Parts: sequence; C-alpha cells; structure tokens
Amino acid sequence: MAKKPSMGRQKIKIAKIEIKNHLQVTFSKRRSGLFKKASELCTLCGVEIAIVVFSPAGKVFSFGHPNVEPIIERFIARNPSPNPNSFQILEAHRNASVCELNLQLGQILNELEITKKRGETLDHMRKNSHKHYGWEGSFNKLGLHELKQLRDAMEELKKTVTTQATKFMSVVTNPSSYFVSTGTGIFDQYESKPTNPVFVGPVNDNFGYCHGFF
Amino acid sequence: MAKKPSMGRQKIKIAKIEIKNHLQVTFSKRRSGLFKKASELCTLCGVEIAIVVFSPAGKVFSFGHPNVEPIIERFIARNPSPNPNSFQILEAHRNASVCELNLQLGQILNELEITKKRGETLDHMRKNSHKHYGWEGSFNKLGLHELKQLRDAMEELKKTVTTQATKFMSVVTNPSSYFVSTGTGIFDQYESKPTNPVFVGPVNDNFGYCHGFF
DNA sequence: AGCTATTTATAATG
DNA sequence: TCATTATAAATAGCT
Repeated sequence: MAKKPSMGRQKIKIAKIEIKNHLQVTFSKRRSGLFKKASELCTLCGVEIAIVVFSPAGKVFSFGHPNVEPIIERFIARNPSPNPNSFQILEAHRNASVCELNLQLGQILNELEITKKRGETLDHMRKNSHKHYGWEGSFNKLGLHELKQLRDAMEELKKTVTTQATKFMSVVTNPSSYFVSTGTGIFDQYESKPTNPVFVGPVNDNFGYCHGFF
Repeated sequence: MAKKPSMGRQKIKIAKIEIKNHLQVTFSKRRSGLFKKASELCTLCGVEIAIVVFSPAGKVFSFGHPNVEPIIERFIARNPSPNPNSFQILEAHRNASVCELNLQLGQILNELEITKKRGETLDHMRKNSHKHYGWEGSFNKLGLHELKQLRDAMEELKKTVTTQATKFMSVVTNPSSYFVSTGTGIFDQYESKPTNPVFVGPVNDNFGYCHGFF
C-alpha cells in the first residue's frame, strides 16, 4: 500500500556526530568513499596519493597508490624539517648528481637569454611605434625588470649549485670521508644494497621513470 | 526553444585520461572534491587526516587536519619500518629526494618551455597585426605572470639545494643523531588499501623532455 | 570560471 | 556489517 520504504538520504549538518554508533557507521562509509575517490583520481589522472587517517580511538587507516611510504618520503624530502637528520645528510650526499643539474642550468640560462632578448626586442619595437601608450611602457619596464631579476636569480643558483657540486664531487672522489658515524651505526652510501624488498621494490618501481636520469 | 541544456554528467570509465587538457581539469576538480570529503570526514567524525598528492608534473598538493606533518610523523613512528636504522629507509628516502629534485627541475624546464612558446606565439601575432596594440599588453601581462612563476620555481629549487647542501656540510663537521621521531603513542591497527595497476611507462607528455634532458 | 543533466555517494532504515 | 532506497552531492561535458 502507501508505505514509505525509506526517507532516503537526508541532508546533514557538517558537525561532529555525537551518537557513537552513528559516528562509527558514518566514519566507515565515508572513509571507504574517500579512499575510493582517491583511487579513482590516481587512475584517471596518473597521480600518486597517500592518505593517513587517525581515528579518535587511535586506529590508523591508510591509503596509498602505489604505496604510502614512498609518497611520504617524497613529501618530507620536499619540506625539509628544521632539524637536520641523517636522512637529509645522506640525501644531500647522494645529490652529487647536482653536476647534472648544473648542466641543465646552463641550458636554462641559454634559453632564458633568448627569451629575454625577445622581450627586449619587443619592448624596443613598442616604444618606437606607440609612444602615446604610456601605460604599456610600464608593463614593458616591469617585464624587463622581472626578466633581469630572473636571470640574476638563476645565475645565483648556478653559482650555488656549482659550488656545492664541487664539494659533493670531492666527497664522491674520496668516499672514505663519507661514512657518517652516529650513535647507532655507520651508513655506507653506495655499496650496500637493501636486503628487505619491502622498501626498495616499491620505491624503485615507483620511480622507474627516474632510472637512468641520475 | 529547443535549447541544448548540456548533456549533463556522463558516465566515464575509470582509466587514465589521455587528453591533457581534460586531465588537468578533472584533476583540479576531483582533487578539491577529495579534500572537501576529507574535511567533512574530519569534522563529522573528529578524526585526523593527512593527504599528499603528487601530480604527474611533480607538483605536490596536500591536505591536513589539523596539519600534515604531525600526522605523517605519527604514521612513520608506528609504521612497518622494519628497522629505523637500516639502509632501506635511507635508500628509499634518498631515491625520493633525488627524484624530487629531478621533478622540480623538470617543472621549471616545463614552465620555461611554456613561456618560450607563448613568446613565439605572440611574436607571430605581432607580425600579423601591426595595427592592433592590445596584444602587447597581453604579452606583458601573461609573460610577466609566467616569468614570476618561473622565478619562484627557481628560487624554490635553489632553496632546496642550498638547504640540503648546508645540512650535509654541517653534519660532516658535527655528526648528530639519527632520525628524530615525535611519535606520541601506540596504535594497534593498520589497514592498507592498495589499489590498481602500478603506474608504468611515460608518465605524461610533460615528462617527455625530462627523459631527454636527464 | 559557471552551468546543468546525470552519475555517484550516502543517510536512514531493515 | 550488508542491503535497499530516496535523496544529497559530486562532477563530465559545454561554454
């Protein structure tokens, strides 16, 4: 008869759910919904995602595509903590490959020079043809200013990288100077291969496209 | 009248989107959708969530309630790291860091490429429309924007390289202790939901130049 | 960046 | 926890 099978989904306020049982159910459903969305985003857009959830009870739930840890490592690498640790030290050492970066910077500088000259040419042409458009002049001056700043910044960077690369190279040439002794052990940067596949596998697979780059 | 109100949302296959522009739009929309869902989950259920997303271009997006880092540290502190003092972690972190630098430089080169192309396009436009002045303003505005982004990217890279280099040098003279963890508790559950196929092959056309350069 | 038709997620219920 | 269902929310395709 005229029965009402369900009220269907009702609109809810986004505020802390107080009914424990209800909260548990909602958490479970929405957590899986969130992970599903993340999974879809990974597949659709070819991105890498890590999600870590701590429930109020202290339980941990995580999602990672392809794995949580490598993504977190990358994130940490990118946001260095103010507290230097051996990770960063060794990672800096490993970055002896900055010599490669240096080469790249040379190319960047060349291309920048070309771009800059184009900017100057256009600026000059504009000035000679349309002097009455004063406001455009400001843009051109600004643009040139920015270009010069940009060039300076990059040349500065090139110097920095070159300096540091030299230091790194000296270490690479003389590896014995590079065993960093801590309270807990000695780290050999190059010769030791990890024995546990759990970490190495995912990372190497994960960054397969990096192979051969450095 | 016979208007065309739009096809509305169409069902899509969950597979890698190949059209770059489309992918970019979808990524942007779904990323914000994901973060919104995460935010709601935090509020509704009183949980803590950290999300880290790496785009194919190497850009990082993160969401954290209340903050990303503490949650990640808690996760690491209690995580299946077999041996916090082993090469495995170092290796993983090192690889992450090196690839990170690689990607960052790739981004910079990509942006430079875009800037160059825009310059070429506008240069061509100028040749074909001497009688119009509007494009010059556009060139300057757009070019300036791109250049600022480029400069920022360079400065970011410089910061990263310099930071790591500095830390490396400082510990060579003053070796300090290893990984400092701020984990605050003991947790009894770990759930992981890995997903789909591993992401293989040329990640994105944006990476094409990356392979060539490095 | 908006818009709208549709798909998808999910609140309430069994 | 799983299933159902009506409805709220997210979003694909356009502009």
